[in-house]
Amino acid sequence: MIQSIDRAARVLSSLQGARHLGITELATLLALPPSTVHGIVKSLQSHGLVAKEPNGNRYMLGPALLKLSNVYLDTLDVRARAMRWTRELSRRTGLSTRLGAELFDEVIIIHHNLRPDGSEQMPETGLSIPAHASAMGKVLLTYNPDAADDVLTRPLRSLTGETVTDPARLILQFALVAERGIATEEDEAVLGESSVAAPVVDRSGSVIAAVAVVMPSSEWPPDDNVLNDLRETARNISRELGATVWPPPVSRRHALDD
Amino acid sequence: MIQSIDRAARVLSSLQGARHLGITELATLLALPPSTVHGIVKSLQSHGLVAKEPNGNRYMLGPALLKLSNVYLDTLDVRARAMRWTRELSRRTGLSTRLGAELFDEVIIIHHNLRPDGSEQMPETGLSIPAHASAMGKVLLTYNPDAADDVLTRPLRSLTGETVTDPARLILQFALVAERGIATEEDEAVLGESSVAAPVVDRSGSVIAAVAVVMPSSEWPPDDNVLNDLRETARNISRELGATVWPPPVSRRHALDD
DNA sequence: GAATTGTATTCGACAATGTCGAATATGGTA
DNA sequence: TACCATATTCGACATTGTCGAATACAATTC
Repeated sequence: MIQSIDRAARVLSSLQGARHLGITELATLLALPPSTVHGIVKSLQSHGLVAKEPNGNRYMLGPALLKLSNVYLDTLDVRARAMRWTRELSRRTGLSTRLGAELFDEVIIIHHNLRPDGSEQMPETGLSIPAHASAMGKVLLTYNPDAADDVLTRPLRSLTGETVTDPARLILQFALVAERGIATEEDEAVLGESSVAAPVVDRSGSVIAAVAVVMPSSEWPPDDNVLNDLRETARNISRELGATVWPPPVSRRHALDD
Repeated sequence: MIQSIDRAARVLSSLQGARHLGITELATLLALPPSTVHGIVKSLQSHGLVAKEPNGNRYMLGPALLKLSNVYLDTLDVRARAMRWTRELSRRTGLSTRLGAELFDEVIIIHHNLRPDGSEQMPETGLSIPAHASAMGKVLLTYNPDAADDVLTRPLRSLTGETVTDPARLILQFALVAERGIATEEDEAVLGESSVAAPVVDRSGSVIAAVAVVMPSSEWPPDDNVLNDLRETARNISRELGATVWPPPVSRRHALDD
């Protein structure tokens, strides 16, 4: 791990708060001398990864990130393949759908289809949700025991009263997911919102993403048509990626076995 | 400039091509030894800024970029303020509108309103366009002579037969922009698409963004209502940001004066 | 299935490079 | 105007990143 790159990445992370930060603030946050931070920030700035506030001397994330992120999305194979299927899924179920990928202990939404009823809705692409509080996250963790270990060793943050924060309970849920190929979440990330998710598998048989259907908790539980449509969608995307089996087998040992 | 951070940023840039790259390819591209590149890439990977292809050993941009970029957009003051005005501008003119910021020799679209006619359109947020081929770019360069110098010293790439690639002609256009507070572009970036742009000014009087109206070239030139609506929009956003004068005066000397 | 090639990856010595503290500049506030 | 807080510059030092060689790995060919 290269020290200065690691520090640079930490600077970017620190800049994710709503508030913009000055050199001194960053320095105390990272426990580094201001001159060191200054050098890092200027290097990032010269590539547009960080920008100085128009007036004032605070720093914020830079526009180059938007460009890179756009390329990221455009060249993501899963996403390109999944889009037409999730659109169809949204249409059939009348619900909003998401495609998500793992980002450490979170799931990041890499594609979002609005509910087709034309109501006012926020685009959710780019949002990230703690893995343990999301149906997609539960899917991804179930099929990636390494990631699961990582998440379960740290304390689990509660987002709503319903968030499952007990590792043991989560592990039980993983077992269910492995069995049914489907994960659920009821009000665990956002009150009034629940979701069901299924794994997306690639040629090599690894789970590389998850598809989800999101519904108002008032309509919970989803009826069997929705579950079947979701399953079909996940299977279709996976097939298009070259997967041969669906749902996939769970790779091996789980956190409990240690 | 910190060497390793500079190199890391270059790695990210190189990964912007549609094709994913292996360590060796990156190494030859950057003229560095493979082991060096490997260290950099692994450091970036450990922060999710770069990701290994699911199977295979090529690298691509990572999901952390999407998260950072999302924060970038959400915390951009201009964007938040401009959105409601550009939506209104789209509605009044029946055209698609853009908000753009400078990114070195390009303009990056930080907000996009679709044409309200409900036709099939691509969201453009995140796209970047060479500054010299875009109306927004001409606005930004006109009011940032430093950036203009930078762009004009390098050869200008032609995107369509109509792209202005002669620095002298561009400088003439900048003078016109400075006079009228409005820049135009006819088929210069995309054939069949033309646009008009105006500057967005902040409290300190600097031009920090540009608003544009995009129309099919068949409807060119825009009538006076469109121009007035655009000007009003730019003025309103600027006012909301604390600007006192609009259009702003051009700061000082221009490339020609050297 | 064995061999070969083109990869990625690990390792350790060297010195180039980033780091840090002190000195200086800047800008805002009393 | 003087003061304070913050950003920024500078240079000596030793930590740290760099590089080439050695190794491991994987795919492809015969």
